[in-house]
Amino acid sequence: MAGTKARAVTMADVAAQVGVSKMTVSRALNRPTSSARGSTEALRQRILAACEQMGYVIDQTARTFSSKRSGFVAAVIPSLNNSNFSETAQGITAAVAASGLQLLLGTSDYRLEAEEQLLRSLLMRRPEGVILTGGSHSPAARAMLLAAGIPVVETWDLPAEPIEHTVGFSNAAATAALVQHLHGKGYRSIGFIGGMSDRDSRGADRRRGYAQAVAELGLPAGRVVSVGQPPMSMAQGAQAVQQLLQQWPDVDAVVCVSDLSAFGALSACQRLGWQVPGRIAIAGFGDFEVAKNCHPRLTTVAVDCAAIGQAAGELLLRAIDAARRGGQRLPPEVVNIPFHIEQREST
Amino acid sequence: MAGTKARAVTMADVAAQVGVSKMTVSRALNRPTSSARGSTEALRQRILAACEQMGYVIDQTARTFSSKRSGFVAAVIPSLNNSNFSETAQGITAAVAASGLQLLLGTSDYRLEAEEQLLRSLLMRRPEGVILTGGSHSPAARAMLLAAGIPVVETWDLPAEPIEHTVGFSNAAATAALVQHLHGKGYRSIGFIGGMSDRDSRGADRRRGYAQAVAELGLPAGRVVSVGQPPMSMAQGAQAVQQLLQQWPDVDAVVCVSDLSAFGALSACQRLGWQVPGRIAIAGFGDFEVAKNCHPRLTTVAVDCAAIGQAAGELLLRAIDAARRGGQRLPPEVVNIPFHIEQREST
DNA sequence: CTTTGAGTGGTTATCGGTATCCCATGCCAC
DNA sequence: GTGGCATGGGATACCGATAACCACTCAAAG
Repeated sequence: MAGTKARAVTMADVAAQVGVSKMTVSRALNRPTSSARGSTEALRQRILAACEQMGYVIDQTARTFSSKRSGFVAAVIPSLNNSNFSETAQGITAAVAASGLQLLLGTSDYRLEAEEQLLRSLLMRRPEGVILTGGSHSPAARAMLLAAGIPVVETWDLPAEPIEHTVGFSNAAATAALVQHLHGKGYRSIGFIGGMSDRDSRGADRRRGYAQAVAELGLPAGRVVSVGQPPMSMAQGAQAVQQLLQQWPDVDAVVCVSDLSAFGALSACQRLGWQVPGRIAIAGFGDFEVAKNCHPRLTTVAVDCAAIGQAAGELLLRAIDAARRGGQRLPPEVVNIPFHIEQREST
Repeated sequence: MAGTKARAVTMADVAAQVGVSKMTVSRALNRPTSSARGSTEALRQRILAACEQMGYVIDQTARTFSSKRSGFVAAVIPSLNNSNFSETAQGITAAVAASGLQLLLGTSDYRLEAEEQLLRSLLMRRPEGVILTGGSHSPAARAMLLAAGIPVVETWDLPAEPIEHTVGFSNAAATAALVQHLHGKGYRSIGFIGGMSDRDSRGADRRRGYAQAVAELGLPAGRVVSVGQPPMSMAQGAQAVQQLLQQWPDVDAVVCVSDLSAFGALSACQRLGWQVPGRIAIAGFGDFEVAKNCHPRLTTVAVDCAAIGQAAGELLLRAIDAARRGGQRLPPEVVNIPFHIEQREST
């Protein structure tokens, strides 16, 4: 039934139907709500009615081509599945939707090469701005972004050398704070469970923060287990905690690179009959839904993921606006998103 | 440092630099790998080198405008967060990437109006095909899709009146199978926990399948608790299971609309000291990561979400290809994705 | 009664690629 | 030697909107 293959109806057709010029149709469609002068508004309504009746939908491609405004922003996140990046994406969507912009989302699978390639195809579509996750990117990616001349926001991190704007927090500081919190609760041999490679720079930052805090507190060091490629799964967390306790039986608390691995570790302990937090205390990172609903509930570092997206979106909007209006760029901004330790039953 | 505001480099610039015409540059960029004739390949390399050196990135907008091929497909899913729709999205991405198509993803938040509006803006960008979640859509949305004349695939469901192609399974049949499985294990008073409204048609289908199976087996009926708007959260599952057992103390097993609510219910029981599966058995739907990692592990209906996306993507590709080559449409297809009951420790 | 000005709607010239048609060239076979 | 044919690359005409400029109208002010 669909498509008599006659998707021919163009703005010119509508114009002819109504008996006006294309320009008038274009204006009727774009002007928010004409200045309410009787005659004009009537014409406007006639045009809109004709569009409706003829089933006309404006061709965004042609519009973009002509106006040089693509009407979307691009965002790159490491993964959609089981991550809180998708909440950040929702936040971005909410923030930019108000300005009529759409979000074009891509995932890099935690790989810089994939990010670079993704950026290449995204930039071909001429987004009005770009939001990235994290502060480490391939040199080529940085170059492309600079050459594109559009606003860029990096999120979820506070890179030493940001490309332009930043919305995030220090993953190292947050993890260090968590270690200090555990120390304050009396734990004296604290381990760390994380991914193997440094592909995930946030994971690497968290490990760095852990190591630094442990050193500062004079606790035994090196109780680290690394398993698999990021993102670390629940199953890997389960595996890692067993390895950790086997290798260092004195460990009385563990910090996990994310709540997912923490939950996997928790379940493994329950399965093996190890009391949590009796035999071992477990803390995660991210305050995922599972962390506040499992039993016992997981102590974690809570970050408002949606707020990161919201702030990044708003910042990007201001930058786009500045570029379009004044033709000049916004001076680079750094927005620090607060985090806090959520003390729960698992520690 | 970024953007000297001089994003001027166009295909004509590259052509001038090399000393050929725009057309030649266009061909060099598009032809997969020129027919390996000596002279041509050398020229091709010179052109590519010039592009690289001048930092030229082709303008996909202009290309789309001119060639009438947008190079992307659109997909609408209810939600990014904590759902297995994102796995389906990954599957779609993987399937269409091979053909050089990109995926433009949008979320409807389980609301038909939102889906309609999203489709409106997606169609303005002239996707080459559309993948939807579920089989219920607003009349306006159906009309728009038909008018667009592009291939459409509905997923995660087997609608009675599909728009065109379908990749999915019967949520009702799957839930009924789960109820029968529980009955086979000896449970005799089986409850159901789901969302309140019928916004989520898959949730409604699952409830329908539950009711039908319970009726056929001659089990006590009506043991249903509905809480909140979809998607049902872990916290809502926790709340619902308490309500269920308070209202019908004879219930010895519960089927939850998703693994998330099932996990919430499981944790609530653990917190209250109710044995699972001693006092009550708990089953979920979807085989989420949490279901196979929690303790006890959750019995659930396992569906290969990524396979749905993969199959939908491949089907869409074939339809797009048929339309472009022969100019005719593929006869509507229905791809049935198998599911199975994953028996685990919670029942 | 003329002048001024705001606001409306038409005309024209693009935006940056690709489709299409065309000629020039080179190689082969007769 | 020449006709036939395959192939490479150039010239031109768009694709469907909007920007920019312009002509015109009508009303209020001088």
